[in-house]
Amino acid sequence: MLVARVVPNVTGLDKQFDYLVPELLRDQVAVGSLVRVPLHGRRVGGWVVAFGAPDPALAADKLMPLAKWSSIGPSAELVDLARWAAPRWGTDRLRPFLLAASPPTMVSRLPVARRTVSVGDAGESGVTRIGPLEDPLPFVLAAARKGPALVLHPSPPAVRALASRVRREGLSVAVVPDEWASAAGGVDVVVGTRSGAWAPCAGVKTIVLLDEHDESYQEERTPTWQARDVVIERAARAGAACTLLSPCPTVTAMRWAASPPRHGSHSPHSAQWPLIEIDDRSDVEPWKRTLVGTSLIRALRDPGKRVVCVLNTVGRARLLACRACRNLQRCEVCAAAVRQRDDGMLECPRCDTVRPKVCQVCGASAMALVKPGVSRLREELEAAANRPVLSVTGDSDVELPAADVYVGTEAVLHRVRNVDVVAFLDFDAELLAPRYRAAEQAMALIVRAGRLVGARNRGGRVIVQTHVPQHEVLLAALLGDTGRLVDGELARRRLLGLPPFRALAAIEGADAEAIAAATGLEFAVTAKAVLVRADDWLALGCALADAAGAKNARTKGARLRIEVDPPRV
DNA sequence: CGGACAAGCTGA
DNA sequence: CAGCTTGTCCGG
Repeated sequence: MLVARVVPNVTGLDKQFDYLVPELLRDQVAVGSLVRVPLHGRRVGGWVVAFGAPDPALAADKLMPLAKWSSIGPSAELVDLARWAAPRWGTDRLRPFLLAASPPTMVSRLPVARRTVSVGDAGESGVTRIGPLEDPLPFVLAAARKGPALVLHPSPPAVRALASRVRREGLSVAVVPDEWASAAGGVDVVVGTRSGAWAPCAGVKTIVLLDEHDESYQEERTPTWQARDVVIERAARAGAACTLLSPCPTVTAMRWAASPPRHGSHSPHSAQWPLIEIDDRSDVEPWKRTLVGTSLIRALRDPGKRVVCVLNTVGRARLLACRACRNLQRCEVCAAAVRQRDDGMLECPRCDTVRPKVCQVCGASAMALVKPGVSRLREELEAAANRPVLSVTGDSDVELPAADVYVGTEAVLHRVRNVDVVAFLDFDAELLAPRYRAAEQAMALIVRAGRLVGARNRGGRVIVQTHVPQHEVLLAALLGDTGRLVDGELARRRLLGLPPFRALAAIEGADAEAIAAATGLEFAVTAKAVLVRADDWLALGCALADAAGAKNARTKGARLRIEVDPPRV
């Protein structure tokens, strides 16, 4: 009597159930198979995750047979990887991982392998630092020549482009998830985005992660798994090599790599590094501070140049002072600095209290702008540029009207193309942000901007306005050597007990503090979340899964979000 | 999740 | 007390 343990594909149901495997289905049903099972009077889909004897505590006549075999599913190795990932990211649910590892449509049989390369020795695992403008194709091809390769890139269009370039080189390619079946059948190269970390890749010899630093490798929904960490574990289990490529590898990647990073073909001053111009604003009279510096004005007045200005502040003004008594305008309720809305009223960003534009100290109504937001800045830029300036918001999905000068939050960097100059108006907001990953995130922003403007010999340029021109991130960017950042960052993280040395999670929601306390781990309450810390990810994840899964741990309707390895704290 | 069943509310 | 809503429990 063969019994299959099944994880139902039902959200909110994190239990596994046993079913009899009917004689007729024995040959088809394997670990990973997608099946349909009767459950509580209905039929639901699910995954077979193990075979074995039935739970002895269970009456034998309760067992029902599997209703149907539906599709080939994730391999037993990937089911096992899901078992590793669940506690790693603080859950006991396998469903999110099995979903990522499953074909988008049912697959009843695999196509025959289309391999053109004979399998060689797996290369060495490690980090490769390449130039921001360097083509990663040679690295992909080199990996693929040693046997089947799984290659990930954060952006879907880049994945499609990479697939057709690799195909043009005569290699067989499967783009996942669409070509899941081909990938499982066997090809030279499987290409995908984040979820590709869970894609099949028959006989995988190398896993290549392009742009390792990119934050979209982390799932935003819980469990907040990270493709980098998944492929590192996956490669190790499969005996495959794992190569992380990036112009600015994360501290986590550098710590993982046993040996120092390999380098791409770039040299700091080659065409593969964009031109970075630091505009030191530290001697600008603070009271007259404008966000439009002289380098930027020059670029704006050059009529042929397409310019993108980046400022991470929304609204009209985010810091105002009374012209008469020079007091900073604060919220009368919570004392946070107020900002000005487009209709002129003053609004508190913390508690949403609104009041008219009148100084709460002296009653005057004339205000000086200490720090403008994007919409006020747009007017100032337009005056300086003497041509139309388009304000770009992050959430608009519509096609951008044509313009030569854009201003917006960093989301603007994802929405425009063919740019000559990117200017960060207040880069200190990134450099000095109270987030432990601020330095590497700031570096990644410069890299993204650099890719938009292209090589220095084509006139591309990144202007960085700052009051801390000696900041190590800026020096690294100037010299084209992001490796300078690593040692200091590692030391700092070790000292402060932050990842990758210790494990960190953020819990949000009404029950956050109660759950943090229930873990028995050390925790700290901040304005937005409760931070929980442990010595390693497994200890953290298990404690979180237990605490959140416990009976009456959460109040009925309250939402709860557990973010393991939060990117922005 | 979604069905089953129980407890609570309403109106005649 | 039928007829309905709302809440809690449980699934193999």
